[in-house]
Amino acid sequence: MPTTDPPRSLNFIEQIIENDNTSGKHDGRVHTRFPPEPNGYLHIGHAKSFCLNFGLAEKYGGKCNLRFDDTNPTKEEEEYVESIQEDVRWLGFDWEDRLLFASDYFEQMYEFAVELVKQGKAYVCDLDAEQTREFRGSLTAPGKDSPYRDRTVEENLDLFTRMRKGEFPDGSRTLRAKIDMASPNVNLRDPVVYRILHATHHRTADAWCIYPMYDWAHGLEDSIERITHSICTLEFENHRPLYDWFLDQLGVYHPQQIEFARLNLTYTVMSKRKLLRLVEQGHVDGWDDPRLPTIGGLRRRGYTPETIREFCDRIGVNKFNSTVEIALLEHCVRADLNKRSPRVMGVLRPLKVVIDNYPEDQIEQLDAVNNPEDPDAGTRQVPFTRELYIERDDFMEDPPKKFFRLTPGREVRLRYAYFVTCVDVVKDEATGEVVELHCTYDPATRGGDSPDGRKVKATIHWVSATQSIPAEIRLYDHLFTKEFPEEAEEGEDFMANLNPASLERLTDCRVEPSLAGAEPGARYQLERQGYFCVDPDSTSESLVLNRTASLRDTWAKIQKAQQNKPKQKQPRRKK
RNA sequence: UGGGGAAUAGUGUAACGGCAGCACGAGUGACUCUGAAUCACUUAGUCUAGGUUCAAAUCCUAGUUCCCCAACCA
Repeated sequence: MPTTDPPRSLNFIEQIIENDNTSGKHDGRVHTRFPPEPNGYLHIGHAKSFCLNFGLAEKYGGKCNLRFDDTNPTKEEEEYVESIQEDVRWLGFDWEDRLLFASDYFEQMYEFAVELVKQGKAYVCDLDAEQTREFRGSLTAPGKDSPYRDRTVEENLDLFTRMRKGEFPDGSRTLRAKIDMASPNVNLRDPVVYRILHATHHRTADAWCIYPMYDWAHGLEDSIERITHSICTLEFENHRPLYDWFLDQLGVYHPQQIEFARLNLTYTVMSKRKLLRLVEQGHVDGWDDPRLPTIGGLRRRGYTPETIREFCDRIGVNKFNSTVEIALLEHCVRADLNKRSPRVMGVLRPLKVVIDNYPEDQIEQLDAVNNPEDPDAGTRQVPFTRELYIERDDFMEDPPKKFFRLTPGREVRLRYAYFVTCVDVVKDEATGEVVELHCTYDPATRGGDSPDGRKVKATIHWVSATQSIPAEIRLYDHLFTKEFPEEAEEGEDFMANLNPASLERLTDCRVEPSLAGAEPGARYQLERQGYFCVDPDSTSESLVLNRTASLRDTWAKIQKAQQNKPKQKQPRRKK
């Protein structure tokens, strides 16, 4: 039987491409590009864009360029060029020999500008920035022609040449396209094409003192690279007429600009400006803080490239703004990590347990399954001893209904080990806090099964008190307390919605000895807790784990529901 | 008072004149040596009002709401 997967429906960009391919518009070629400006770190919103661009090229047997749109030397730095490449590569994309820079086309762009001047379609304007703005008019009122609009071609050529030579100070003149100062689209009101900027560029150094504007540069970059589909975000929709106008005047190869909606995620922020503020004001610990939606942050958090690609695939592509629930990202990472993570046991908040009837100095090695989702992952041994730690949350002295774990007098299973029964609770006399538990074990249940068929309601994890190793574990929660962090009270902004509990450091954790020497980046599932990865802060003597995602927690939901309607339960307090 | 876009369950997306479907979320149950995973079931939608048509999410008209645009940023 031919199992034909139902073909995934095409998004609107794929539809355009397939139409172009059948009509032969670009001779069936598909050539896209990811054109970041090297002025910041990449985040998952960028991942949506480059997964789209590289993915389309992959799907249609085409190519995708990595092109740095480095036309503004005052904002751009080599550091970002490096980190952007690292991130795109980490996601698994290959630009082969097409690592490109807009700055490599500066000479060609200049010559095209000279051509535009010669055609009488561009002029040197002496208005300063403020005057230019005034002359542009408003959204509802037309602009006024610049007094320099009608200079002769010869004069424009001379002035433009001298602009390049560096004869004029910054801001004193611009080259402007001569289009229409009354256009209802303000982008067409004689847009600036070149500005004077005596700044050192990270690649061309001081070779230039005039730099092209985005609208002029971008279409030319696409044209020079013979891009077929130039995919950008929605806010450039208004710029498309200008993109088209420049290429039409020049009569050069003309790619098609297509706009799609950028990604928004709940409980986080995505703009470079806001992320920068979080980093600079120290609310997070650098650009790769695991709470950030940056690629570096997600990597450090323990996300895999496959997770991010799967997520970008699932969210779709459209032309209207939407906000994806972060729960979908979390679902993707759990699904991925569930399949691939080795399981280990670790106790986040240790509670000491003494097995009274277990021999004092005995150490048993018990077999544990490495990954029930992957039979090839095999088994390992975990040491069992008389003194153990279990999770504090796995014991309650006075449990509510539906609490299945350890309580006084109740028998539970220690995973892969024995059935144990709690026989005594030791408390701190001053505070009343439970500090130690005494249990007995049933030697017949070694390995976790009872020969008499006795059942227990719960299986809890544990580590040996003497054979486990210490670890620091960092628990992360949403960076903001609100789904839409921008929704702030009058006079406040998104910073007011920062989650004060977005990071919790647990320094007294204990993990099973198989984790000794784990390398940064290694990923594990701590059973019944979540997915974790080894942080680069780890050293050979101190292990640091980041929680990538918790496991789904039905018990937590039950607890929450019980707390939310405590009506009938109140009177049980008494003694 | 201008111009450009866009509206489908709580969220994200399909359906391209012919049974409104999928995923996430939420809920219920089964199973379970992870209260995980897995499995089953449930929940809930075409912005509004007209019109065309045997038939409209889809076409037409009018309206409503939301987003973007007045850097020598990208």
